Amino acid sequence: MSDKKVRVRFAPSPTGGLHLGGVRTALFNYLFAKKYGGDFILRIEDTDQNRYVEGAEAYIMDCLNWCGIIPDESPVTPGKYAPYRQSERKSIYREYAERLVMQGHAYYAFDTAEELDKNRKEIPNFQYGQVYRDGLRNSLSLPQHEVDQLLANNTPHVIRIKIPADETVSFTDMIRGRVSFETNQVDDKVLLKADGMPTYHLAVVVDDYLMKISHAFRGEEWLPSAPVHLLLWNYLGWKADMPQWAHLPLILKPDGHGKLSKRDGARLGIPVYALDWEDEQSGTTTQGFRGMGFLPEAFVNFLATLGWNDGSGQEIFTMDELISKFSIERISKAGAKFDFEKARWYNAEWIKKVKGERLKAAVKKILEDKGITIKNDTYLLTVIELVKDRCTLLSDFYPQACYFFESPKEYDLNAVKPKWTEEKTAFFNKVIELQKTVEQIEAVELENTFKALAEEKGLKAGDVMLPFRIMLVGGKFGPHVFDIAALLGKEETIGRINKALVVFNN
RNA sequence: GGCCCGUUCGUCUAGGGGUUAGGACGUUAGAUUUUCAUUCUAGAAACAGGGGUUCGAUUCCCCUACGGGCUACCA
Repeated sequence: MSDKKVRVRFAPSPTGGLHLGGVRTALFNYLFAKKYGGDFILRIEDTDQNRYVEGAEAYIMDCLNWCGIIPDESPVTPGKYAPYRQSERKSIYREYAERLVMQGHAYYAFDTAEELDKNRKEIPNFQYGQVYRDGLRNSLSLPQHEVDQLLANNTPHVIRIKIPADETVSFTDMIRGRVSFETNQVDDKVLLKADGMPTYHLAVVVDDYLMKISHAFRGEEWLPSAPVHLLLWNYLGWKADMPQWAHLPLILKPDGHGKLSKRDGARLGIPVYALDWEDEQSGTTTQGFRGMGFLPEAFVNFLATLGWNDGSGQEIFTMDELISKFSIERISKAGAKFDFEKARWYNAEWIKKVKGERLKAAVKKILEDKGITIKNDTYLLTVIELVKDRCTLLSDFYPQACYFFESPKEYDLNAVKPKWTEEKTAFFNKVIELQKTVEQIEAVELENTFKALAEEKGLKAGDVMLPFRIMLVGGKFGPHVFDIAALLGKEETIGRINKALVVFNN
């Protein structure tokens, strides 16, 4: 590491929902910045006006916010390198592109998209580069006066980098080590588009320089274009200020192979977005991790361990632990398949780990959305503590806790009916009678009287405990049945026994 | 096709010239829980192949295979 201040950027394109891979790139940037006391910058790369999606930028910020990945500088919290949207920086880039043309490292190209498509179709391995550029319409092949004329007439044109012949471009990637490319294999990428907007290649170099970025993390899919960026840093005379690169391993599809894409979510019925994403054009909503019932702590924890580990075998990390333990050397080189089952496990672990209070607001909303009225937060909290060990997703709190708020609508009759007898009816009537005399139900006391009574009636405790559970809960699940009765209270418990007795005896 | 990157249980991974190749998820069996879940115990499960280098390679080198990425006036 050099001694300059650590400044990293996450630079998404606002073209839709942010998926897993993007969030992980943001997370690694953030962890690295915070570990070294540096700045984490959010820069919006909206240079492609055709792909711009309304609402995507706000979504990205909500997403980072939910994850606890808070930028030090962003479009809405600008620092001294504003603006942070490339569309608003449009006027900056042309100057650098022109400078490269002046220096002979770039040139104007007038070819139309149709002409290029034709070439690509007809010439195998066609590349706009040293082999073919003399035969194309550009300021290298055309006579000077014609170029001047074309420019004077405002003929649509782009500026392309002139990749040199017979050179080897190499650099040391923080994750992969030495990586080399032959310039003969690299094509003359467009730097400035006909609409005056820069392409990613120009913008990323200019902005990383201007914003004093010290370390650049991005997905491995960018590796092939690294030589273009390296050359640009050189030609622009900024070589000494170039950030150190780190190309992150890709996140792969859970099944089969390939890079995880947004479509995989719908195809496999799993979330790939952090937050729900509403597509305005199709009117469809794609459910994200939050909507599905994930805690951000679990989501972040899961993402961090996809391609990174601390070497100790520890699986559960808080954000602070991640920050202090994160290190680039421990990022793996190979892509990692997205394993949704493991993500669920992380969530279950986090639900068990956090205090009920942390869960309260989310659980309350889930229950209320299902039509349950919550009058007492203390009661809710007790319920949460009682059932949270059996929830994997936050949404599991509904089936696991609803019976604490309303009596069962249905009973698992198969579990009681076949073995139901008049003796059992008598037993429960006696239970009611006895409970009417107590001030309030206390779990241990109830358990004692319940068992004593069963013995007295010649019944096995187990034979009446299950029916009792079905009466209160509706099914064969939930915490200790006497705890449930105690929490439900005397009136409610007696009421539910009576109600169930009618059904059981029918 | 060309270029670049990669390859340890099904999955995420630790390890690294001499190890019974370790952990986690999932899975199987058992214990606990008079329900379910939790928890606990145990089990099955991996170094892609071939050449080197070496006394000795899973580990280092080369080749092959396989996988992935890129190959737009998209990022």
